[in-house]
Amino acid sequence: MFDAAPHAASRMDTLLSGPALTFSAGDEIYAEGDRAGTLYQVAVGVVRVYRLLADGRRQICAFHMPGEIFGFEAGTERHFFADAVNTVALKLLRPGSEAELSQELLKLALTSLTRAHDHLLTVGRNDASGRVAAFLLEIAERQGTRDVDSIDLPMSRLDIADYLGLTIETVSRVFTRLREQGVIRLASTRHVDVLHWDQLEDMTA
Amino acid sequence: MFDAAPHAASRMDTLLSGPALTFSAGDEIYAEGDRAGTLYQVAVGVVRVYRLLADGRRQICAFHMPGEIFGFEAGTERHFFADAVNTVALKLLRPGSEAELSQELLKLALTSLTRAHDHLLTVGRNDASGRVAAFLLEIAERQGTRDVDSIDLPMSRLDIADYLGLTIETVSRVFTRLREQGVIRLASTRHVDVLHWDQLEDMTA
DNA sequence: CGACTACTTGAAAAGAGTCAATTCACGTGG
DNA sequence: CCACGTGAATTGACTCTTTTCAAGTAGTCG
Repeated sequence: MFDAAPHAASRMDTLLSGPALTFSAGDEIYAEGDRAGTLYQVAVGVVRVYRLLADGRRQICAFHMPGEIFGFEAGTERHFFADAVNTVALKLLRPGSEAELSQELLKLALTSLTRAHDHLLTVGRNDASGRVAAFLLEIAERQGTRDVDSIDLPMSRLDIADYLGLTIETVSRVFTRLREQGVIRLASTRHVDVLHWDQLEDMTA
Repeated sequence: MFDAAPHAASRMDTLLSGPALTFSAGDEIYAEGDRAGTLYQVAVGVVRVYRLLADGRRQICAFHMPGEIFGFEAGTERHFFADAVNTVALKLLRPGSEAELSQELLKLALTSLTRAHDHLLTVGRNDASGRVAAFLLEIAERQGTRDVDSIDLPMSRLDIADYLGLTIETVSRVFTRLREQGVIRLASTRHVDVLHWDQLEDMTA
């Protein structure tokens, strides 16, 4: 159950794992300004990490799925908000002796860095269709359900929009268009069947 | 000369610094697929790190200025290209004993991660004007020239466009508009005088 | 069944991209 | 020192995409 998805974070066997915490959908895990330091590993559910802008807009930096570790900060203070997309269980990871673990942590931080760069590419060099396509491929890969051709989306259209730098309406329209083109089927709003993976790939940068 | 800009990377006094390498504008520093592992510190000039897409488009992930360290990779292989924007001198940093340094490296990696997230915010939640404004503020801050009100841009309009996820024409038009609005003055194409920092800030997310 | 929220759809407006034509800046050679 | 050529940058006209604003529909939970 804890096994990481294909390119998810490594296992962190050297970290002492603390107690498990549970959250309901929408619960705050941490907020901007909080004292940083703690790392979390997702046991169940999905976490979103985001920034809030003065005018209320939101940029979701990452979704974290089971097995993945999040909570890195450059300084002593949080610069992001994190909350539960759905019902979430987390394991607390508290670094024991700094030195011996930093090597493990470095690997994890670099994984996060790679993700961030991939995300930047998605947002910077794709039109709306390309971004949604990239998003579906990313989620599918991380759910390890590429073989099953069915993806479930734990997050709302608004979450997807805020992740991709689009509006909710545009995301909705792209889903509709993909359905009309026969690329996907929408079993329900939160459940996508992919009929043509290759066409999704062709849409991404 | 080596002193880092305000929020630039830390000094890395514990890393062994190797010989200095020099590059002319446009020279490749490393390419996608190269063996990773080496880190570099910029002594002179500016480096761009980017990805190339199948159709030839380019997403610049970062510009690195004097004092900054770059070259982190999650795996053993490079996923990016790096080349010299102008005349560049680099110091090679070769980690000696893995364990004792990873703590230093972790800090640097987290700095890169923060930068990547800032960049994502810029690209994901700003219109063209906002992106260019954010870009100018970022460069000014990293050049430490905020007090002088003058910025020089070592990179071309195309570089800026590829960094911000825009076209060269749009970048050019934004510069023109900022000039017409009296926010900046263009001493030359590569030299910007900022007349109203506050107005630049108001344009960013 | 009703109320609330999430999602979808439509029409109009704004923004950015594309294509094409100048203009500008700079280095080279006459 | 000037003329020319080259690549970079700007500008213009037009198209296409996305956003915005406004309804409308579908689910869901009481």
